[in-house]
Amino acid sequence: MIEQELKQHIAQALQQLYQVQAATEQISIEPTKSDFKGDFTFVVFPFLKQSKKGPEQTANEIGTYLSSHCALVSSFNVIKGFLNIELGNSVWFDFLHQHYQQPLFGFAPANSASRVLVEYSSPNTNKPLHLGHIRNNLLGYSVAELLKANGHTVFTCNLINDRGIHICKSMLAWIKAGMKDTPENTGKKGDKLVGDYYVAFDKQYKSEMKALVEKGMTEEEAEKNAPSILEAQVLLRKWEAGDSETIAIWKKMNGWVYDGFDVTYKKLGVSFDKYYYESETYLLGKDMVKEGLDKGVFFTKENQSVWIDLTADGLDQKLLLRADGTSVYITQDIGTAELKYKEFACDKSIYVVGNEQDYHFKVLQLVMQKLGKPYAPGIYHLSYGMVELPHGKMKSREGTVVDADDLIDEMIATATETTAALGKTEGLTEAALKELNETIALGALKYFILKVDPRKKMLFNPQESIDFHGNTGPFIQYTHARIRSVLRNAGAINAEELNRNEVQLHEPEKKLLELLYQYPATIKDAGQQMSPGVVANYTYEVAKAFNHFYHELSILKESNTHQRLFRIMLCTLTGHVLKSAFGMLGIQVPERM
RNA sequence: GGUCCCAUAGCUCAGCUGGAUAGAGCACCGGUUUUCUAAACCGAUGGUCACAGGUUCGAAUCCUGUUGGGACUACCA
Repeated sequence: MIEQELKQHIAQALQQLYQVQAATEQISIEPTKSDFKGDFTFVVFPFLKQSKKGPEQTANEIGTYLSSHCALVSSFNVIKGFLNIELGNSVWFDFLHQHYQQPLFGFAPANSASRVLVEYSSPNTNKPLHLGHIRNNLLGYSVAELLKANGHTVFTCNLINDRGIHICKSMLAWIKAGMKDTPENTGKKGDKLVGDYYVAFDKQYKSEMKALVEKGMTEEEAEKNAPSILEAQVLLRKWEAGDSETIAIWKKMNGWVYDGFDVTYKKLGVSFDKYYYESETYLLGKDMVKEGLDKGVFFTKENQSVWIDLTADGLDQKLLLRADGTSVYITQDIGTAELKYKEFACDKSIYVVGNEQDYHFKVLQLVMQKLGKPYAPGIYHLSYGMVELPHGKMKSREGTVVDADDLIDEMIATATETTAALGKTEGLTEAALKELNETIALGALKYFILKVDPRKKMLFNPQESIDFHGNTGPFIQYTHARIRSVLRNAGAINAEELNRNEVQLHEPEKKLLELLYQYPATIKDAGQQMSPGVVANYTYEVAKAFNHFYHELSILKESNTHQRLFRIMLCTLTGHVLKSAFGMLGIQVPERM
């Protein structure tokens, strides 16, 4: 690493010049800002007290020391307390030669000892996936890829919330409607069909409530006494009792939903190593609550409900089991956590779940800790912000939900129009064209969502369709296609023929090389932060730098064969980095577009 | 009431382990194509980094307070 070597020499300089002992960790150097001349910058201000000299003099002295002692350094300049170090060209030629066609450039070596499980998606089975789920799925997939690139051994899973009152509501509406409609005879996607019945239930429920309120009931009473909700509760009890007819309907309708989800997952390009079902984990959760009672870390209230007291940890008391012995949301999460650990033995377990559940995961971690589970410290909630619409949150009741399938289809339609208008795809088969348009559409959507810091809420305006220009997925895909086009025209090359003495490093070439050099550090940073946005924004910088280079300097028409060869190698590495980085975002890059 | 999160250009977002003149894209205005893909490139306009204090050589970044917005605080999931 270039930085490490520079740091060591700077440490030596501080020692020799000022008798200062500084560990290399205390010395920070950063890439020089583009307004200034140089490759790396060392800020001397923190060492002025020890050097007992002014900033410029100190920087000059260190710079002089470096030029005579460090072979990498060719020259330096000083502005105030900033020592800008310029490296010799051979450093960059070495870098390019070493990595320009290395397939795993930037990736950490695989480490089988570090096992990580990423849970994401985790839908309910009573309604179709929407924009919020899209953010979840894209984040989960990408974070898993980022961790893999950082060497971790990664598994993914999806916990389906397949039981509870919500699915009973859809079931009830379907039963009442005569149990006739199926995905087959209506041609509807299974999750959409079940979602429609959920809406039908809600409509009926609302009208019953309204009638009760008019008769003089309070809202709260009406909510609890409307006939529909009572019937749904009967159904839930039948389910819990194992009533065969109820279970059969439940299985049938959930099956429809899974088929529907699979279609959407496939379109999004996400998949899971393992599915967990709440219906299969909640019983284990109940057992564990009993275990906690035996250990004395939980307690029972007079009505037999089970609680944990977290007031000492700054939280409240939290219910773990209802008075009637049935489980609540966290009960199954307790069971699932145990099951996950048994099956995957991961030291880190990541939950990609919205920030509305920050409290829930604090509780979950504390519960596991108090149960003495060894995996408790490894529980990590990757808490992402909500996707908001211009008028606020998505609400299914107000019809402001952006449906995942609809959004994807609209994006594909827009991409198809744009591609046709540009007319650069002559000669492609219809199938290839379709694939290209899907690649572009998904690229635009995924990039739009992933470029934003996961922890922040983000805004999506359905009226303004997602752009294909500027800092967007298609811009980067286009840059890749451009590079591939150049490389196709270039034909085969032999890097060994490159004579460095014949090659000049122009500003756009050097800027691009410097950026490409940052790729491994970017992967590491993105992995540590678990933020695909870091990769997305980096990729944009690379694409921009390439386009600048492409515009300023000609590649194939360059008459100096060594300069030409060098530029082709530079294109090769750039193309590779764009493709590799986009791979971590789950975005494909086309050969032409 | 309590806990947590957020506030940067007209809009959407970077920058936050303290460093140089706070950056992009979109929108708006102007320019670039006999030349390797113009989904591109170059330029102009646009800022009290919510507000007020503090810490220090230096604060968008760290600390405190204020204001504004959001989430959570269910025997829902």
